[in-house]
Amino acid sequence: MSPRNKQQIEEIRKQSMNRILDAAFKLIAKNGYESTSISQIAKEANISKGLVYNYFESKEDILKSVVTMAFTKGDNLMEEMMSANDAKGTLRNILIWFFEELRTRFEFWKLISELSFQIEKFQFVSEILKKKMEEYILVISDLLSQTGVENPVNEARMLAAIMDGIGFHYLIAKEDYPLDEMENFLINKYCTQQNNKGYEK
Amino acid sequence: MSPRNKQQIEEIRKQSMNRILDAAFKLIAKNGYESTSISQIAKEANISKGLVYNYFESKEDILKSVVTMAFTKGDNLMEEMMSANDAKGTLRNILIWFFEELRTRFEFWKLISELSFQIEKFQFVSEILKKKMEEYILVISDLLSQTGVENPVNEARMLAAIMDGIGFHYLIAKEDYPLDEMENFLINKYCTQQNNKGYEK
Amino acid sequence: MSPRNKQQIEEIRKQSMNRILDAAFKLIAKNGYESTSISQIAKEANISKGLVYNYFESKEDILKSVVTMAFTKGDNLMEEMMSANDAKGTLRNILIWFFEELRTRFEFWKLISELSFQIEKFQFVSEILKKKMEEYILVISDLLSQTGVENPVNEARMLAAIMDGIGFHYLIAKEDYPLDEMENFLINKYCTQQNNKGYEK
Amino acid sequence: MSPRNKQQIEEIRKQSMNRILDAAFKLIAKNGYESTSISQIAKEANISKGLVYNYFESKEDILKSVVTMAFTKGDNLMEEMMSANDAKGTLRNILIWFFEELRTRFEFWKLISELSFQIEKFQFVSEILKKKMEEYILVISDLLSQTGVENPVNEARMLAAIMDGIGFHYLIAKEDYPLDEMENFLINKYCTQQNNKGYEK
DNA sequence: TATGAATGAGAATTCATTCAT
DNA sequence: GATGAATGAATTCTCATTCAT
Repeated sequence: MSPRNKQQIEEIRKQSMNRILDAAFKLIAKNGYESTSISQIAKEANISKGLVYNYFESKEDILKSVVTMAFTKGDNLMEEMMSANDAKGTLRNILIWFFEELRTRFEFWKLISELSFQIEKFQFVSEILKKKMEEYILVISDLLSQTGVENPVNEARMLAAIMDGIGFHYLIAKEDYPLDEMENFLINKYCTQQNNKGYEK
Repeated sequence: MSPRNKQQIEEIRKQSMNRILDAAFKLIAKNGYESTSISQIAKEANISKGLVYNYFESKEDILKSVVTMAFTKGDNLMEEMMSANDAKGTLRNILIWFFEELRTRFEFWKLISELSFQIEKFQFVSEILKKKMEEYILVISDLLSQTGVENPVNEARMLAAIMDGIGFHYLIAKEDYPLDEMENFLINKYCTQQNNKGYEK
Repeated sequence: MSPRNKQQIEEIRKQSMNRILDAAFKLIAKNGYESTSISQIAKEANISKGLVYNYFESKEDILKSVVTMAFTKGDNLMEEMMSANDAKGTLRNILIWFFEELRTRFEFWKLISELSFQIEKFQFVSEILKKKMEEYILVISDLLSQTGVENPVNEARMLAAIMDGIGFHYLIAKEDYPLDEMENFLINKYCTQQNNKGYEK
Repeated sequence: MSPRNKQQIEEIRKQSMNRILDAAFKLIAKNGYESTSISQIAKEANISKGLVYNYFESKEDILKSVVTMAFTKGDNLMEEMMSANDAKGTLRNILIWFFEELRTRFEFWKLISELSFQIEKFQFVSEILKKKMEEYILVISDLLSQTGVENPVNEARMLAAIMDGIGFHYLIAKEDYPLDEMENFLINKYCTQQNNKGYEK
């Protein structure tokens, strides 16, 4: 009889929104932004086409929300990893974090990469990425200089490239790519002379 | 006036086809596959919409031809580079070639990468890329083992990742990326203790 | 707390209905019927979309009510004006009333005119208008015949046309239209040889 | 075998365009711009929806073309009428022209009026109309001053209002409106003391 | 070979209306 | 009485593809 209260509505909205975002993420990551239609998203989310526009202003708005949401999740994870108290340990954590990301959030990085390759269209992605990239390189070069590496900035740039390059190759070769082997190889290369084996907090 | 003979017709076909492919490449590389219409391609190629279907079965068929054509061009260049007679020299040439590619055929690599991120849709790109990647890694690991490197296969995978990673970062940061510096850095790292300065053939 | 009694409910209904009608009138007069959405009306009326359908059957039903309401308001004003006790005085009042309408209820006449130009869609408007027009012409021709005019019916039709024509031109030219001047011109033409200066009741 | 030549294509384009414009005019004049869909226009014109966009950029573009085309037709007619060599004769022709317009191009004037009532949306119509109105008033006031009328500008404004007002009333009452009678009435009123009965050139 | 008019399926988006609460 | 989430049909517009010439 009486209308739903604010909390109930908030709950419903949250659910529907997440359903839409999840569906959108799944489809866009798989088929690309242009090839994913609002109809498909609605069908995947089990709602009507019209409802999508109750929650998002436009198709691009959905994309932005998807990307923002996914970046936020990633940032939270990253922070945890950075808390080792020596350089090599931190580096190790970063590498472990990265490979873990590749394994568990592969679809997200695939999506991000795809969008970055259409700079003109999705500038907001490039901008976020560029900023993050600079941050990471700063952090890594700082760590590398602590381990006594010569030319730490370029080394950092190289290490960042290694990681993203591996991501790219993993995308192409998928199960044929020796991800574990490369992980160990890199950890050995960058974080030896130290006995931390497990994950450091 | 007189009916064109087979040779003339063949000549015309070749010309038209190239015009279409060039136009398609230019537009698709710039704006993406989905955002490029057959009309645009026809207009850019200075022919009629209908004629496009005289040479290609579908829009996707054009894309396949574009990609194939571009890979072939790349292969020819690559071969030239491989002809140095010592390992470090060849490696050096490969690196120089790669950075040159980034500078001069950036649009092509952008396109290829973009397409490979839509595996389901453009599987043929992934397949070509995977094959090429394996070839390159084989070649590089061979070169690296000649220079006495330990674990040459993983090192080769890493070097390949470095290159593609740099390509990705260059895409994101563009003029802010220190491409020349990274080139020198890598050449120093991988090809020192040798006096070849110029380009080796 | 205690259940509302019938009177209270009736009061609430009346208030809500008027809020809806006022909002609808404002928006439809400004932006046109097609360009005004139920959502907009609900928002302007500070009620929910659903509630609108508690009071009106459909969007067109709202329009009918808006038009009817507005005509009623106009009729009340008109009656006041007709109470001068000589023909020229009454004519004068009618003219003054008309120009006052143009100035103060311009939006309403704009709306009415717009709707009447879509006869097939909003036939009820045409029907109301036709009836009113006939009434007015009857009244005016009666007044004109009292002033000794020859062919009073056609003269009345002409005067009615003058008024509506001026309304139309005022719509087009707005601030560039010499509304005051035309008012004086017409009053002089139709109501001279009489000394009433002020508004007559 | 060989493609159509330019002339043939031009002919086809002209035909299709006219089919679209005729259909659009008919439907928009009857049901209003907003209530007429591209689908309806295409169906009425017996062509596909898509083809409409081969000839017009947008729905509004169609409207503009319809209006422009119809105005042009009207201007040609008007010019013919203006060629009498005395003021009263010209006035008479103008009136005859106007009533003829109402009878034969009623739908056009209905459309124009409807559009003018949505100034904000169809400003181009208002602008055209305003300009034409000023021209007409200038011409008429000139003619009236030749016939020795006092205050010719206001009289011209009044006559213009009479004409448009009659148009409005004719729209509302249609067959019940004594159009012929009003025509004679006006001609008598404005063009007497002269024996021209027929149409003057 | 070559043209471009024509088609029709499908895209993003809007909105009157319904309905569970 | 009141709410707003949800629906689905309809809208404008795009574009790969076909086909008569």
